[in-house]
Amino acid sequence: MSDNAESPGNKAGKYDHAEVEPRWQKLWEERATFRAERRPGKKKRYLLDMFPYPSGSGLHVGHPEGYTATDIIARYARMRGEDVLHPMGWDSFGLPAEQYAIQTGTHPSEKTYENIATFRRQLKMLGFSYDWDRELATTDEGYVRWTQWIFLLLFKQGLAYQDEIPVNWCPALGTVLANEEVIDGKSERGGHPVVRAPLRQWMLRITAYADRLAEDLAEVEWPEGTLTMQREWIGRSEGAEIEFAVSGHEGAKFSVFTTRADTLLGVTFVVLAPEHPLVKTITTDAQRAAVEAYVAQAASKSDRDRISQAKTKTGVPTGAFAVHPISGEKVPIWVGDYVIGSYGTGAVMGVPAHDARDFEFARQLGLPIVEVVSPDGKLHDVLEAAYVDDGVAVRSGDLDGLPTPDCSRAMVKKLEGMGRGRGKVTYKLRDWVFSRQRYWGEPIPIYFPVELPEGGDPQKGAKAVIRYDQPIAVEESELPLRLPALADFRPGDDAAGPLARALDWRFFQKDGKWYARETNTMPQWAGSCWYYLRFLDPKNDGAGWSKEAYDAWMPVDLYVGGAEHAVLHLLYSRFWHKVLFDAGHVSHKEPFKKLVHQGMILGEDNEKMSKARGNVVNPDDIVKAHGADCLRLYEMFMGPLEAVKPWQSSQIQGVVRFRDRVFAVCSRATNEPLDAETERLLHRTIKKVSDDIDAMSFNTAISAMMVFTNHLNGLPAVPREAALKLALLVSPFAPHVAEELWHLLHGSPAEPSTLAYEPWPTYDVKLTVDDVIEMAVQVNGKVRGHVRLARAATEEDAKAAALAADGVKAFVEGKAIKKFVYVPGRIVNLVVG
RNA sequence: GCCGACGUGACGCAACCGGCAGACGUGCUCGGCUCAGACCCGAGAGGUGCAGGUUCGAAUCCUGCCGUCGGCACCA
Repeated sequence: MSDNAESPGNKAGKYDHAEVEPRWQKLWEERATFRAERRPGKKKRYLLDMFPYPSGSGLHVGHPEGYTATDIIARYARMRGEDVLHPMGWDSFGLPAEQYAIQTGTHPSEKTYENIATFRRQLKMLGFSYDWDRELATTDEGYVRWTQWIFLLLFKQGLAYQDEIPVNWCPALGTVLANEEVIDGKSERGGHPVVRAPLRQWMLRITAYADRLAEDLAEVEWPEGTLTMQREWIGRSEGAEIEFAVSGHEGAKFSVFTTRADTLLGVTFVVLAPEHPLVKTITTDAQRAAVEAYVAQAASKSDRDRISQAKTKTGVPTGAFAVHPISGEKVPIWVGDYVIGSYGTGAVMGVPAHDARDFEFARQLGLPIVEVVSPDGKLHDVLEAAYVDDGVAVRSGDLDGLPTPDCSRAMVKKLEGMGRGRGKVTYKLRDWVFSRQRYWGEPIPIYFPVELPEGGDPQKGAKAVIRYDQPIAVEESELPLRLPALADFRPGDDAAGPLARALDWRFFQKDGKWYARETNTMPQWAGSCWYYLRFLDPKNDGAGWSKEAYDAWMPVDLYVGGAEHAVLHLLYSRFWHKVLFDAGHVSHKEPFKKLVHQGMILGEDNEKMSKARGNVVNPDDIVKAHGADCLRLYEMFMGPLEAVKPWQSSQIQGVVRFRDRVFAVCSRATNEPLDAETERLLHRTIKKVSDDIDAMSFNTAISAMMVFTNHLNGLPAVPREAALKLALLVSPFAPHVAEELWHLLHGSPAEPSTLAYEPWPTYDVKLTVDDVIEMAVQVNGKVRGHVRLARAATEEDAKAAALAADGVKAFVEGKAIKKFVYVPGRIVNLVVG
């Protein structure tokens, strides 16, 4: 607009982020500005970030994305007078520190606390408003104590038990992995091969909570995709268990699980999983060799092979026959590896006409196909493919004509009456393998009686028989059970773990009897299952958290973290919470009310950031070059929080200019009053920024602030009121420059005051809407002119104005107006012809 | 294969409930400032994956296809 003499160039001074940012951070820290406190009558907000694993490589730019989002909301909420709990901590048990310890011989805690120091420094450098007094690490003794306490609760409730089960044993890592940690037969961490081996393990009975874990998802505000993933992972399936007797084997019978009991009369064969216990006993001599070979081959196949060959169905007949529970006919019993031993009963009834897999199996092995569900009620003798949809029953005796759902119910009832079946619900979810054969984890606070057949001292290597069948809980008063000092952290190759080598820790005497401690440790998930509860009351020595602290802050109002935790962490955590709920330790069914996943930040090459690709951006470099405010602004300006988006260094320039412009514009504020236009834009901006923060649409909020800043920049004199409000609006996003401006605009008092608790600017709705609007006039849907109209203009006024508009006449003249569309405030459309 | 999300300028992305497509930012071009360059200031160019449909009007709704990303993967 105008170039006045005092425009940039000779302004007060350039903004120096390297000097300003640490100065304010120091002040916040010294004054404990962000200490979380509850005041009676105030609204509370618990804003939680998924806490990081403090890796050796330090923070990467993905971390501050979610952290900035919650920090903006935290700062905004404080300014709106709410009490905010916004804590940070460390998920610090884990393999990398242990592997580092194995290599160097140093204790894993050394490296762990070193890494934590780096992470803490980096997060503080970004100006997040955490209550650092609540900082915790899952490896702290004061934390481990309560993790163990929760384990004992699980144990006492019968939810923690030992079992000898085939587990995912990873020889390279020297530990077992949860199903969730195995991807395509390889370990999630490191990609090492995983084999199935039977081992004694601690299990958590998460399946006891399967229904509630699925049902209570209705109570939370989570992304739809995450809800779906959890439901599918739980995999609730309603159906029936149906008994088949084995012909010629007195008393031998087995059950199948099906969701389609209505198709029972369509059974032309049954298939047992290769590991089904009955396979051995019923196979005829003639088939024995073939079956044994098949079973052996199936056992050696990796999961990956089984999946990749999923389309080709294989199997061999056992030579035995099952008796159909309804018709009494004999149907052949096959062994096939498309049946999963661990799901349902490990056996299925083959209904090739109405199941795609059975159809495939029957076709490849030449078994008959009998239609029992018809789409139209007519009979079809040749099927091109399995008909899996609902229809009406045919060839099913007295059930003929019933629609599929009714037929299923009738069939189950019938079987129940005959004592040959019952309604049954199964889940894909399995109990959680909770033990790890590692050093750097929480010791499981359990011990066992020891028998010494040859006498002697087990601490000195005397032969000891450990009675694993008689687990004893460590007294709560003895918690935490600490890890022993160890010189060698290598995993044991016998699956007992490195703790088994600490003989003087493992074996101890009590009342003259010898006992042995459990040498397995907990998985990394344990600590992250309940950290949100410890943040409530992190220094409490008498309990994990107090009821007062719980009532003050729970539930978590917003939980932000990566989508990679959509199933594992969130399911485990919810499970523990429900156990605590049943025991009366928490009073909400669900811990996390609202959940948001930040999208991954890709490298400049549009690939996932990784050291191998060399496309990793280091936050330290960005902060050094442009300051924390700019890193925060840039990450929020990149696009929607949930979107996956590439890092583009060149784009940072935009927010650097914005920050400098905000500083420059506000620095030259005068006592000029607000002009009408600026005032309207200010109110509109306040509304937009407030609404966008509520909606977590941070990119558009920044955009609105840029528009306002650009407007002020064009004014010959910047009204002080506009500058003050702008500083407040900017402060959740770029707190350092905002504090500095607030300070300058108040005359740089010797004793600086923070704007962190200044009231958030309010707006007048009347000033955010224009009374007169420029509206487009369309003719046959194409824009031909514009008119200025009152917002509340009548249809007549609009029509008259539209017809008079420049550019419109030429398209309307001489033609009949067939239709007139007027949407007040939006559009005028003349349909002519 | 199944489920979900997405596809807008050279690039990142805006667009409420269908109503002037491209806000905001990067880059580019031109101009100003400057001895010059950088910074800064001002101006400008530039398009809805494809094919249909619904509608006065479609980036938005519907159908099909193509592509990208994420998840699941014989769960009976």
